[in-house]
Amino acid sequence: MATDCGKSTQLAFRVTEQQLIDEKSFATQAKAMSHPARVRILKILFNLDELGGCLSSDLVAEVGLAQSTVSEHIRILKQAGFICAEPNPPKICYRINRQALEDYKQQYCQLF
Amino acid sequence: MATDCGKSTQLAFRVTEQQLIDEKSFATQAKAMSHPARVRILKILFNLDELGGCLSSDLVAEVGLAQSTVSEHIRILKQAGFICAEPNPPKICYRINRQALEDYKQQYCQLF
DNA sequence: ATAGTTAATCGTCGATTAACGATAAGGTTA
DNA sequence: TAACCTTATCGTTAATCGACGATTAACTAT
Repeated sequence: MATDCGKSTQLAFRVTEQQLIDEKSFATQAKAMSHPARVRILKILFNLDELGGCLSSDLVAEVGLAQSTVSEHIRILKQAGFICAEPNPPKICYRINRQALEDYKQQYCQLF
Repeated sequence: MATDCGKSTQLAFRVTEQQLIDEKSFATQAKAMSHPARVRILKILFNLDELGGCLSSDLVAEVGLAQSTVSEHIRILKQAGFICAEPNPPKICYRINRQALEDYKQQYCQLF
């Protein structure tokens, strides 16, 4: 059935400015996770969390894309806050940010 | 610290074919939610679930984009399984698919 | 100081996305 | 049948994305 379809009052559509901000924020986070290579990277770093993360070169070997491409994916994930970089010159150790993963879930649960 | 960084064994990177499929599937779902207008649409339909969904024209009015643009966003959400269309000629009633929303959360929890 | 290693940045390219107006398709109702 | 309403599709345009190789930058170690 869907007999009432279209009878929805304007009231049902009312939305606060904060709500729109939250939705946009969520969309941005979702976008960071919207590529298989990035999900792969997140998963690897998630698994390696206790082992202290890993290097970009390890990720490059694993995902099978060019170094520059992986670097770009890393940049996107970093910007979204899902991973962080610990300088360990001349290397850089990438690690998962479990809190950000948790926050994403919270955002989702709050929306739906 | 990050002293162990780089010492990760190959073992830690081992991944099954199914795992890759799941990650790709999750990325695809995330992509469907990676646009503010689409999140907005999902939220509206989520709120209207008990009221029996709403029409495309209602969504057009709400998100403030052209009818054809909203139609495309609807198509993407439909394809991802997050919403469904109930023909109610000549209108079409769009509704949220709560199960798909739940499944997405499960996918996420399974990954991280 | 020089050579080597690691990661970021640059420039380019093709593909995809997002947006729009215009048009077509499907189905009611007069 | 004809006019109408609702939604999908088409065609176009500008912008963004994803990938790559080449180069640069930062730092170590010889």
